Amino acid sequence: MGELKKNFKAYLAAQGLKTTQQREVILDAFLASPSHLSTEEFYLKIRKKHPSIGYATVYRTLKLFSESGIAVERNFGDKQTRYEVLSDEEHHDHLVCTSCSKIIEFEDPEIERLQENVALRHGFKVLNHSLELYGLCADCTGK
Amino acid sequence: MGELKKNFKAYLAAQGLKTTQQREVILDAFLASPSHLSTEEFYLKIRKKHPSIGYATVYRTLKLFSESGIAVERNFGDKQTRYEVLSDEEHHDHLVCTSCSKIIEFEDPEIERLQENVALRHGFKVLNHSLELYGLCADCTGK
DNA sequence: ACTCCAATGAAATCGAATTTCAAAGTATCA
DNA sequence: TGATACTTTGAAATTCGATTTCATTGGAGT
Repeated sequence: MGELKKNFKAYLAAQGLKTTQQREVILDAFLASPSHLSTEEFYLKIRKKHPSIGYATVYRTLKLFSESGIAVERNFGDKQTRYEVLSDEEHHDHLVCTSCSKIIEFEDPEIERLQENVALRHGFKVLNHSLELYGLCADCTGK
Repeated sequence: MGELKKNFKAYLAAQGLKTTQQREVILDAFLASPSHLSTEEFYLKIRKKHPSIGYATVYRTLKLFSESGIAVERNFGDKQTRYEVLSDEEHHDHLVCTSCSKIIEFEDPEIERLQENVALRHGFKVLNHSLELYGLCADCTGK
């Protein structure tokens, strides 16, 4: 079983919560899905194979993923909350195309380091961060 | 008249829109207000001196500011949209305290430069960006 | 199997964002 | 300056995603 699945189950156990069929299904689907789906999009996807699972359950389960630390909530320009799998220790940021909505992930340790510096200068303890560059992707630049 | 006011009026003219008393009042109040007020907060503030101005007008005018380029919409953890004056060429990012909601602005040209590099590597043309560090401010670290 | 809670699904509710619509205001032009 | 043509405004209605409620169902330990 993958690390993330283990972590999530451990979280459930630790909180006195239960492993249910729905949570199993949703977790598997989540790990197999592209990142950054909105709750709605993700729900529609799940519904195809599991029509009996309700929106509320998907919604609550995604929240649980976030609370357990195996996922994070993200917010790009639109108002929908999107979820992203969070592998251990790996941070990444995003390039968001304002024309076609494509999302590209990138990592830059140097930027991370500078961020820490900034925080230090302000006596700030960073728990999380979010960096998005909005603009036109290579495909859309010409249009 | 300040640069921003000029820019906004020029924008109105260019779009065939009108300068109204409400827009004048709201613009002045906006330029004189602390950054990052939410629409609601800003509306309440304006209402004190101008009880006849409606929420919808404030809402629409803030949108106009954003469209005209003299302000930008921001979204920190909560769901409220916040507006920030955008002086020419000056970018800044944010430290957001998750405990007391304090917002500290900072600038870091080096981070900006690295962001441009990342974009270049991906053939991306950056139009805007958003960088927030969430965590505990100096005051809240001890609590 | 029994019991205690947690979990689920459908529907209701919430809150901010956004739109509608009739009335009023602004700018242009004769 | 007065008429004309739109744009703007305020209040209320609507939209839309997020979140909660509640009656019912389902895990898990005993």
